[in-house]
Amino acid sequence: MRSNSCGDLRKEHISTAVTLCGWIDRCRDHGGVIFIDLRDSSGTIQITVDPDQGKEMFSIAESLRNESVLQIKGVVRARPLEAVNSKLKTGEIEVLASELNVLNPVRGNLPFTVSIHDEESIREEVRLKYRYLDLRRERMSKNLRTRHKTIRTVRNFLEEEGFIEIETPILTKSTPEGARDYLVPSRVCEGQWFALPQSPQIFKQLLMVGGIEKYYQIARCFRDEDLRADRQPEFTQLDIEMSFMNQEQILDLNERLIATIWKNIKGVELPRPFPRITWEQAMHRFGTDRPDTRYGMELHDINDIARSIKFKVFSNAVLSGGSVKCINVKGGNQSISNVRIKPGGDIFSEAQKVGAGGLAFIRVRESNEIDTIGAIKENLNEDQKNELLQRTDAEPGDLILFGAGETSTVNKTLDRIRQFLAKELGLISKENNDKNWNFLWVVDFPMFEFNSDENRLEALHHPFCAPNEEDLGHNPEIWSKQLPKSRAQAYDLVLNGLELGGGSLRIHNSDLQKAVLKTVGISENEAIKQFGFLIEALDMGAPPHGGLAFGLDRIMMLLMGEESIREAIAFPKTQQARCLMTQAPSETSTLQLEELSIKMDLKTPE
RNA sequence: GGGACCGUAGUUCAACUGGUUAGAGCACCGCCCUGUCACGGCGGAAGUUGCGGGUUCGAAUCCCGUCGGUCCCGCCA
Repeated sequence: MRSNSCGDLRKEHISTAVTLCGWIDRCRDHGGVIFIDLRDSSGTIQITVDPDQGKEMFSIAESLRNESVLQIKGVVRARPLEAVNSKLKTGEIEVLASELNVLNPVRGNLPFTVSIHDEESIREEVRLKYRYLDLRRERMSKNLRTRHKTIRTVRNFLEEEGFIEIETPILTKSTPEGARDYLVPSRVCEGQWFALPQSPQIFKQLLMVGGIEKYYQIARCFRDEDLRADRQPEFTQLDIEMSFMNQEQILDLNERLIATIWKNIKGVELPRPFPRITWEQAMHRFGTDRPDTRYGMELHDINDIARSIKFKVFSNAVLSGGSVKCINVKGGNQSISNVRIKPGGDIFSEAQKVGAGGLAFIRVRESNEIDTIGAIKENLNEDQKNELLQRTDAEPGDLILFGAGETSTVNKTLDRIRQFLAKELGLISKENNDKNWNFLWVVDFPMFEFNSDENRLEALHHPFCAPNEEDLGHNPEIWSKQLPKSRAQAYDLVLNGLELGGGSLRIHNSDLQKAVLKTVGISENEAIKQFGFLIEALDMGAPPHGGLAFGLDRIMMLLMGEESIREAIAFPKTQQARCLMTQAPSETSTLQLEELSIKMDLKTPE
């Protein structure tokens, strides 16, 4: 059908006869001569149609429309010197057409133009409905190619390291804890349901028991939770698991993998080893377990000062078991007005979104005079003031913002304000260099966190993470006592404040596994019922093992410089988990439901 | 479940404080044009202002509901 690809033609092809196929990117009809920009996946080339080469062909050319599919035969020739287009890779040449074949004409209106020159931002709703057209645009086509190249890099790297790729079931069993499952009814086993995997966690552990030693998978995962710009109901994990390796070795391997990806895709040499921070330090210094360490503005705990201060918002926060923390916005006196911090202001609104009642502030003036509301100024003695300024490293011109209240709210608030202001004040450089790709391992997560709604402990990662051996001790008798305050051998990889992935060493001792499940409220009976198969497997020679899973779509989004995960996925879903192209999900026939023994009981609107 | 923003021609936008026949670019159709490359020129067609209701002499504009999209909170080990 074709002899060459459009974008591959160069000067050395001059005088060769070629047959090309592609889409019409644009036409320029000059009456006596017509130029067609023909585009295929390799690029674009100019086709020149001259009436001297055939009247019939010329009249076809006169009726062409953008995006029609065209086959052309012709000869490559040099463009006249003055007509060379340096913007095109093929700009020194053109193809003089001798035959045009419309393989498929466009009929009706196109919802939007594909040509890269139309940089208009089309409404995403329209892009998603006609995704196949959107994919023809340079941006998406480039993104999909980047994705492919990244995955190929991953496969090559892991292949070299001796890993093998294994698929695990999509129709599987619901896992405990975690997100809401997508369910699939079984026709054969009436009344029973499969769950789509939230991750291949248990299967990959069983592969280790199966003696695979080094496994990976580009695995589709499903979670029926509400969506965000970086969250889709089905998403892809790069899932890795290995046996007989300690945490140090696992982190090293993954660092090399990430460094290889960034080298291949972004051409950046990442400095290794990646810095590490403990979970405790991350929470203390940044108020989050995924800190963005590209800029300062770290959190300072001032509970000791706040406790004795006569400003009730502060002292009450401490006395009721909460915290008072602050960040120092360098030069904030000038860049941030009071209006923005007070109700109605943008900074206030940011704080409000995560539950803060407001933000107290102190402006540091000349000779360390402070400018703030009376309630603080009058109740802060000289020593307290000096201690505060010293601790926050404050100088004249700085603005100190405070959060007071429940510790988790304070942390969330200041973390969010910190990120918001960093963006606002231009503290983040977008340049593609090793300093701006700020990787960070967060290690030593706690095993559990308390869920106050359900009044019980929950696994912070998942209930298969191995506890820190020192914290646990070697006496199984006291495991259940030690576990709640143990750290886990778990780690997250964070990039610029986004969690890219995480993992852990796993439990390979069945007693310990049962003890951990019991800690999160799953009795031994229940444990046997739900994962007897795993617990049994642990007693049949399960090797020490561990691994990690990366959110591949999120990594892609960052590599592509996109703001939404949807740009990294060929056919993404909307925030209501709907596919605008296929109109899924949709109603089904009663026959299908009958076969599945399902009756619907729809909530009627009140 | 909650908060915020958005929906006008195929598409991107405009239409003042509620006031004549809802305008413009691109795309589309017709005519002209032999070196353009986001070609150019002249003309034309194109609208249930997402949908339903209300207020009003009068609604794209104000109010209520609803559908859809985006961002966020909750949620997402």
